[in-house]
Amino acid sequence: MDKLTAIEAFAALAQPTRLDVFRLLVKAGHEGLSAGEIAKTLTIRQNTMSTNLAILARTGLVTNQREGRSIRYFADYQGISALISFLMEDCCGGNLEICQPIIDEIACGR
Amino acid sequence: MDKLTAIEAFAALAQPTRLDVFRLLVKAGHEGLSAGEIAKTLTIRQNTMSTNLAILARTGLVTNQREGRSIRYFADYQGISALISFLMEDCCGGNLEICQPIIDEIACGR
DNA sequence: TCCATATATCTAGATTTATAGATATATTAG
DNA sequence: CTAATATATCTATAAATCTAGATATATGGA
Repeated sequence: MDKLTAIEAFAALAQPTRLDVFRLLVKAGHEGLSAGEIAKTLTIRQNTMSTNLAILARTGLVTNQREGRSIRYFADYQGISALISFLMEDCCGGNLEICQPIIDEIACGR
Repeated sequence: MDKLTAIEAFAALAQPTRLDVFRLLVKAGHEGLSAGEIAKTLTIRQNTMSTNLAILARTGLVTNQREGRSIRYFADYQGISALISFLMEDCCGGNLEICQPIIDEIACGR
């Protein structure tokens, strides 16, 4: 991951609607949600949502796939993984105990 | 973590200087770095860096501590952990295999 | 082909953010 | 107290971003 990509991804997440969308898609998992379902769920106008979905997709945080008239969106787990990995690069450097709490946090309580 | 805090944290990271600072502090670990050392390392003017450090501190991504005339800054591992945790909330929900790759990524190759 | 549905793009005004010059505050030394 | 060092705050201009109205494109059905 390069720095510019990371900045665009963080900027994408730094906006209420897009943050909601991403978290919604994380919860939706492999099923994903159509653009229309997302807009309806979050009560955002169609064109505004479309713009925001495009921004998320451009950064690699979500993917999409056409299904007939609809377009289904999915959280891109690989994308978010690469972003977090970039951010925390060399966190451990011999000190695993520093980032262990972070790992635990993400490990869904397990 | 509430949504507004998360948005401010992502916005803080969505800027070249601040992203550099945070990654630098992650690498610096518990030793941290003084504001001056950070500005010098990244070749950013003093007042601009001060503004950006304040933004990072306000969001809970970094902490600081005065040491004589200097102020030493540290990455706040608990803060970033809470942010990532908020972002990935309910990712697992019965499907650990979805977020396992993310956990692995952050686990510093171990 | 014609229409309805689903999503995307173009556009402009309003708001937010970034940078750096000037200056202020805090700490230490003499 | 005065000077030097380290960092923070105030400020204004420039640049980027957000939203939503209008409109365009894509797909499926009759």
